[in-house]
Amino acid sequence: MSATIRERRNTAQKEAVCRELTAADGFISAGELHQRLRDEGSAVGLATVYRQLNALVDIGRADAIPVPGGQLFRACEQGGHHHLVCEDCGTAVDIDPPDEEWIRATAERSGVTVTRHILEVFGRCGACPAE
Amino acid sequence: MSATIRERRNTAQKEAVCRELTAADGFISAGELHQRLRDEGSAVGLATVYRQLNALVDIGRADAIPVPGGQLFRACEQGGHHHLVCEDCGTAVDIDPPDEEWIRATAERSGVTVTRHILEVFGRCGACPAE
DNA sequence: ATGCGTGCAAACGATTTGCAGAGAA
DNA sequence: TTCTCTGCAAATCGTTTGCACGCAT
Repeated sequence: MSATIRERRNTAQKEAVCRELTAADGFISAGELHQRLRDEGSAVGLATVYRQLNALVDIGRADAIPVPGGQLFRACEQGGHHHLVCEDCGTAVDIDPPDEEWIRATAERSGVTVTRHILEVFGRCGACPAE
Repeated sequence: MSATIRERRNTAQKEAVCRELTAADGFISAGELHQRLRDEGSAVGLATVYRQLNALVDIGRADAIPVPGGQLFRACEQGGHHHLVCEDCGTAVDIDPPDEEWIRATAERSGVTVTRHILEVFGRCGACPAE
């Protein structure tokens, strides 16, 4: 079991998924990404989208957060992930990082070495009707 | 659409699920909870476990957090969800709430009313081999 | 007795995987 | 040409739901 590095060929689909993920300014579901790709003209299979997305997560170029009914993906950014997500329209806004120090310190206190953290704040933005 | 309060009869299963959820000192999956119930002698159906769990979430007595491959439940606590998850063994530890004030203030500044927030900190706990 | 709650199994929706063909190196 | 990547569709897996019966009220 050698730490063989998987071959990585360049394909249009690979690039398409990567580009669309980056274009999506925030988290996006695999299905949604697939749909956008279609609309855009790139006929990429859903399975490929998933495979590509997972590959990106594996190599650390993307992050996945689980949500009820599936998961959302996002192009990786360094450091933690901090977003303000409107539960209604799905708009995600970046927010400034909070007490990163605090997080690390707390984790270490529990004997855990922090590798990454995600802060998701859900709410309803002003543009959306109040239910 | 009246705020009709659903009937709530007392049943052994209902109590069992509730008790087991409370007994679980942390997050637990529906399947795991179901298994424990079985081991304990309570023959509760998996569907019922789900129904009960969802009901508890609905009335705010439990919280569900989505994880890859499903969701985890936990007896409700006030405030947001904060845990420290070991990426290796999956152990989740509660951590004290950070700057809740900061979060709310930041959100409001963007015109967003916060409904809930989740802070996920990933790392590797001391009990797990360093890769 | 009446109607909610339960159990079973089928239904569902998201994600994964097997296999044969297409394209990158 | 060789071998990885893709597409399609079937297979999985967690979760939900329809239906008939039992039990709490």
